[in-house]
Amino acid sequence: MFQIDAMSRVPVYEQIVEQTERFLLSGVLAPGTKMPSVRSLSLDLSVNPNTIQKAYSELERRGFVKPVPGKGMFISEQVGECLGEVRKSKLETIRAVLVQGKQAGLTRADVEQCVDQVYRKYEEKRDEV
Amino acid sequence: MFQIDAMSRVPVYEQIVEQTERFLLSGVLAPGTKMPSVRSLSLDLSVNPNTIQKAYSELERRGFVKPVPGKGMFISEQVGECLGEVRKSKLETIRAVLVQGKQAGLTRADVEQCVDQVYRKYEEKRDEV
Amino acid sequence: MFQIDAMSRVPVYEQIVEQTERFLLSGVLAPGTKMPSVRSLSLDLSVNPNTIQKAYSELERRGFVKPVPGKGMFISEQVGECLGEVRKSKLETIRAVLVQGKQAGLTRADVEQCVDQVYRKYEEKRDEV
Amino acid sequence: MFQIDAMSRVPVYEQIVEQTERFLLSGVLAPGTKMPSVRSLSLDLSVNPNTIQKAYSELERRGFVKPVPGKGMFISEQVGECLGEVRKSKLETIRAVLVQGKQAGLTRADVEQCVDQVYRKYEEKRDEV
DNA sequence: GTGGTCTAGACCACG
DNA sequence: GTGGTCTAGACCACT
Repeated sequence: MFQIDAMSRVPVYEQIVEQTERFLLSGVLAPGTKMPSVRSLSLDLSVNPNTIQKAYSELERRGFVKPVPGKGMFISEQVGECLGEVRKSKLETIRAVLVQGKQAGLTRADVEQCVDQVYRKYEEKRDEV
Repeated sequence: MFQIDAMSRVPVYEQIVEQTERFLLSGVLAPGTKMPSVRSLSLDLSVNPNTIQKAYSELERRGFVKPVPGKGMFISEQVGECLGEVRKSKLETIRAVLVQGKQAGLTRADVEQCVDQVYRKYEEKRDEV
Repeated sequence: MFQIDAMSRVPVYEQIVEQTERFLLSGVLAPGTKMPSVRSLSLDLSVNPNTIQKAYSELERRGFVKPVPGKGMFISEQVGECLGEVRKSKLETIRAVLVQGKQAGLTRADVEQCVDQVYRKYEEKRDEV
Repeated sequence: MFQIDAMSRVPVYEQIVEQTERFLLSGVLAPGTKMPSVRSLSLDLSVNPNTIQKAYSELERRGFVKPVPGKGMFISEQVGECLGEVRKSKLETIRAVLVQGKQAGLTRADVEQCVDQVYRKYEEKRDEV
């Protein structure tokens, strides 16, 4: 389920958080779903249990998952409310990067072309994701 | 000239590199200009000389500045050639965050509106800067 | 493993970089191999950790090694691609010193004899190494 | 007469020494010739007098020039003896670089080809120098 | 004065 | 344990 790139500079725990977030946004993980236990995921990914624990703590902090004592971690029922926040922050990131690009001398046309490339027709889009 | 945010998670030396890059892109720093000496900038920013040195080394590595023995650091005459690369990488960054945003469920309209905000008419832009 | 000459004019960190490069070229260090940790090498060579760090940063910049967060420095899997470049630059260096030698009045015979000495038969070569 | 590259990493005083050496080797500067005074050369090259002085001291140390009190610096009459040494050291440098190249995996053929390029026919050689 | 290298020792995030 | 960043202060070569 998760794909860890040990050579990447982004921390392993953050890779797990990001991928979980992506699964939530795309609906692959629905509220109420049980997350794998720390131990099992640790074995699956060949990653230190501490690292998994850290990822789960971060997910809990963001309101994505809720621990059920004695049962495990579950996708929070209120996860939908958080996803709006996530999208808003993504938009903020985009805005920041655009401002940087503009300061670097990128024209509106450059950016529009880039947007075009990303939001192209559905048929071509499907295999990209 | 430089603005250092000591609380930021991005390293001080990288902040200096980025800001220098921005000055170059906006034309504030022209080829042949002398950079502040390691020691003087160190005092100005209340930052250790080693940290400044690291920033300058990175700038030299990227081809933005050249040391003149016993004289100081100077903006490279060939800096123009590097800036194209910088712009290209900025565009790549934009593309990457756009893809992320799209995966997060942002619509093309959302993004277009964001682009509009950044590249809006001059009259409205003025008070932003 | 490494031999540092503290009296040499070539910086310690550069000696480490060069020797590592030599180990890579000769196949002593294969992709995936773990480099000694900054601290341990620092103790081994009686050199400040910062100096080792600088050497490792340079090696990373050249694409020879990759840091794995929390694990250590590892020889890059793509190191083979870089070695071709290294050989090319070595050849350039040779060309440069040959030109200098020629300008200094060295004859082709002088140089050929020198090449002979370096690339002599295996039996004679053995005791040189 | 001298060509100084301020942007070069090799020290200015060393550039002067090297070029003088080259002039001696090629016979442009003959024994007994008077070198320009420190002051005049300093003005000519827009270089600090201390730097010229350092170059001259180095040239004197190597036995290339002799100061004549009240007259100036003159190319030493015994310069011929030194030039043999210079050629010998050049050959040593070549040998060292060849060894490095061999360790880097360069074949004899690679090197021979390089030698060929440098020592090609006279007609083609002329415009290279 | 300049940049470049180095030591000594600290703190941080990551696993 | 790992690498990465930073401070404090030193020495060097070059101009």
